[in-house]
Parts: sequence; structure tokens; C-alpha cells
Amino acid sequence: MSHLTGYPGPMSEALRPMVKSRLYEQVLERLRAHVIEAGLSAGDRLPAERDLAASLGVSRASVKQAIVVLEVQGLVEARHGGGTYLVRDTLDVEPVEQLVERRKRLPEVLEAREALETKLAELAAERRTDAELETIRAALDFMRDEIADGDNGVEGDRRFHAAVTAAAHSSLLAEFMKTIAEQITESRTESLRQPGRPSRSLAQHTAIYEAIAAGDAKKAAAAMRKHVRTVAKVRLLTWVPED
Amino acid sequence: MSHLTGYPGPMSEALRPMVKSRLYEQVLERLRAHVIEAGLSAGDRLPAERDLAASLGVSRASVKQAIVVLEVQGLVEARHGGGTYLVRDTLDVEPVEQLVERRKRLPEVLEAREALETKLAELAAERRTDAELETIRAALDFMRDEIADGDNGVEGDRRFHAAVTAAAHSSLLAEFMKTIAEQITESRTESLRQPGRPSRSLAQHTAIYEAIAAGDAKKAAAAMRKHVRTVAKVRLLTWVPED
DNA sequence: CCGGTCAAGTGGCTCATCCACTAGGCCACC
DNA sequence: GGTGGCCTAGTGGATGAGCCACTTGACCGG
Repeated sequence: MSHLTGYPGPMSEALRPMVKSRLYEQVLERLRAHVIEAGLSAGDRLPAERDLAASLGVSRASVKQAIVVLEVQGLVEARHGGGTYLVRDTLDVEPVEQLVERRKRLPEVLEAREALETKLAELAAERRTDAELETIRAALDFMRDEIADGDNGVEGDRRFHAAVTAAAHSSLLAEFMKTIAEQITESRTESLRQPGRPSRSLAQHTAIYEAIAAGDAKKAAAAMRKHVRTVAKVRLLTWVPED
Repeated sequence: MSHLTGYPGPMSEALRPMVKSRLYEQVLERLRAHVIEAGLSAGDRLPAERDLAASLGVSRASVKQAIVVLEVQGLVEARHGGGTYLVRDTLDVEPVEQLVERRKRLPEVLEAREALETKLAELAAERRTDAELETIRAALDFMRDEIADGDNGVEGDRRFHAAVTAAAHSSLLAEFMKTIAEQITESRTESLRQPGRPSRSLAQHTAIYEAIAAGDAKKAAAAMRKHVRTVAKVRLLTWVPED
């Protein structure tokens, strides 16, 4: 390998693509702050767009863009000719995504993962088609090859869990999984870096596969639970609180 | 009561407040449609703002408002000087809420509930404070009184599960529960309408409570699983597919 | 092959205006 | 008294022209 990779990924933390903030984002920040400082609450009226533009020293168009954002987020109601009103007591959004973001500290994610994937494995054992079973098997084979090549099998791992999720035929559970997918990826990578983990991981995945292949829901759930807990344990051992 | 109410609520379906669509919303629709018609996919570039404005016969400001919306929804990436690009293959948002709405057909919700609440019971057994245990007990007492009064105990049921969720100290799992809370309420009401259900339900809740009180995580999980599955069974028996 | 220059294309933002609608005050009329 | 019409100031909705900043790619000279 050369010291320069042609791959467009970040070479170091400091060299990630820059984020240039749009003006309307800054306006959003100011608006949020103003609502708090001025003690506004649901039903109160915001300053007129023209006044806001003047106060903030930006054009009315930028103010409007910010207000449109708040509008689609359901935080504000703009009445043509009648002013713009607060819907709630705050302009902060609290979607699942942000909550997940704040919970980067992993323990909760791992708990959620156990809850979801255990059930997914159970359902997969009951519902998988032969084609889906084959996809799971393919992921397992892929993982085996990776490990044989000295790799840690992280991609095979990812494919395996994705295949099981698909085989469970529950789009709601799948949706929940999607919201914590990123955090899981991190824990996966870290876990598989531990010496000896890849081969033990392969064994655990094989056990899950066999239970699903046999249509044994209870055994599949148990095998998945054991696997997820192992990952959680490894992860938490190396855990260093940062704040 | 007079035939005229002083209350400002809608007197008839037809007289609800009118909804005037903003221009940028129409632009959004057109953009979504265009992505589909033109067969665009992730990474493809959208037409230039000026061109879009000209084609749609609207101002560039309106086009920009629409693009800002897509931007905050993470569906599009606008590069200063470089064009605007699709992040996914579609411009449709698929938040958990909408998915839940479409999944009103309950089975998936009940599966998700089992996955989540089983884990919540387990965590509650391990982590509950004495005060939280007392809250759970209070909910149980409330349910008992309701049933003694000939009521079906639906409010006590709700309080019980809320208390267990709180005692588990997992805001992520709690957040997931919130997204399916409404559907659960429906199934709860329907389940408790079945003859004989309220008293059996009380017994199951008592079992869960005792396991949590004893700090027995495994038993708590098992009791909760049994309870949720009972509800699911009753619910699905009366299930009538609608489409 | 490298690096600099340049021009075209594109998004970011502003300004000046006009239009449509709301809210509130006023008043004539019943 | 109160009902309805009218006017006006204030406000959001939308536009068009224009300037700037940035990206891209082609071109050119070393």
C-alpha cells in the first residue's frame, strides 16, 4: 500500500470535507435563541419578517427560508397577512435521529439492538423464504472468506444482519433498526478488532443461521441474544467515558 | 344546550379552516414527480435553479425554498457553484411516524411491542428504584380498583406499562415505544373489552410486578412476553382485514 | 505531466416591489 | 345593540434583476 490512497474517504479526522453553513441555518439558530430569551411560548407571535431581516442584518429571503424550515417541521404557523406564530414552546426538533445522536454513548443502543434483533431472528426463523435463507447463507460464506483472507469480516457481519432483518418481514422493526444502524456499525467494527473475535463471531453467526434454517424460532432468538450480548460485552469493556 | 355553540370548533366537516398551499409545496411535488419521471437516482444532479424556475414558471426564490426543505430533510445536497444533487433515489420522506400510520394493520406493531417491552421489563427489574417500583405498584392498585368498579382497567394498564418503561431507564427504547404508543392504546382497549380479560390481565400484570420487585430480570422478561402475546392473540382473533 | 489561467455555469444572497390577506377601527344602517 | 360594509395599516407570499462566491473543465505554457 502506498501512503496515499486513491480512495476518497477521509485520510484524517482533520481533513474531512468542510461544512459551510447556509445563512438560513444561522437565522434558525438565532430564532431558537430568541424564543428562549424572550420567553415566548405556544401561540405567541414572532417578530415580522421585515423586522427580523432588519434586526439580523440579512435579507427577507433568508429569513423566509428559515421560517419555511420551521414550517415544514411543524414548529411554526405562518398566517398570510396575520403574522407567524409558535406552535410549541420551543423551536427545537426532537426526532428519533437526534436522540440517537445524543445517545452516541452506546449502552442504550446496544440494549435496543438486543431487543430488536432477538425478535427479528425469531421472526426470520418463522418466515424466511428459501431465497432469503440463501442470502443469509451467502453473507455467512462471505464472512468466512473475509476472515480467511485475514480480514475481520465486518462487511459479512453487516450483510448477515441485514439479511436476517429482511427475512423477518417486519418493516416496522426494520425501520427501528435503521435508526440505530450507524451506531451498530461502530460497535461492530470495534468489536471485530479484538483479537480472536472474528472466528468466534463466525461461530455465533453460524449458530444463528442454523436455527433460522431449521425454522426453530426460540433457538434463533437465543442464539441471536447470545451473539449481541457478546458484542455488547466486548464493546463495553473498552469503553472510556468521554464526558 | 343551544343549537349554536359559542365554541370556536368546527361545526361541520365542511367548515374546517381552509388550507392554502404555499407555492414551495407545489414545487416540492413537481420535483418529486420529476425525479421519478426522469428516472433520477442517488448522485444524479437536479436541473439548475434558474432552469427549474423558468420551467415551472415560478421565481427562483420559491424554487430555493423548496430546495432548502429537501436539504434539511437530507434528501438533497446543494453544492455552492456545483449544482444540487440527489442523496437517495427518491425525494420522499419516510419518517417513522408515517410508516407507523401506514402500518395501522396491527401485527407488526404487536411484534415490535413484544420486542421492546420484553427488554424494558428486563431492564426495569435490574434498574428500578424503590420509588419507581412504588409507581408500578400504584398503577397495579389503580387497575384493581377500576376492575372492582366494573371498569375494564384500561387506564391502570396504561399507567402500568408507562411506569415500567420509565423504570427501565432507557430513553432510546422509550422513544421507540412512543412511536407506537397510539396503536398500542387501540389494541389495549380492544383486548380489555373481551369478557373475562380484565381479571386475567390483572393477574399477568401482578406477575410482572412481582418479578420486577424481586429484581429477577429473566422472570420479568418472560412474564412480560407472556402478557404481550396474550394481548396479541386476542387482538388478532378479532382481526378483520380491510383491504 | 504538471500547474496556472480563464470562462461558463451554478448556488448564495440581497434589494426593491407588488400582491393578497388579516386585523382592527370606524360608521352607517337596521 | 349589533350587524355588516368599508378603510387602512401591517404582514406574509411571491417576483425579478442583479451581484458575488464557488466549482468545473477546458485550455495553455512550462
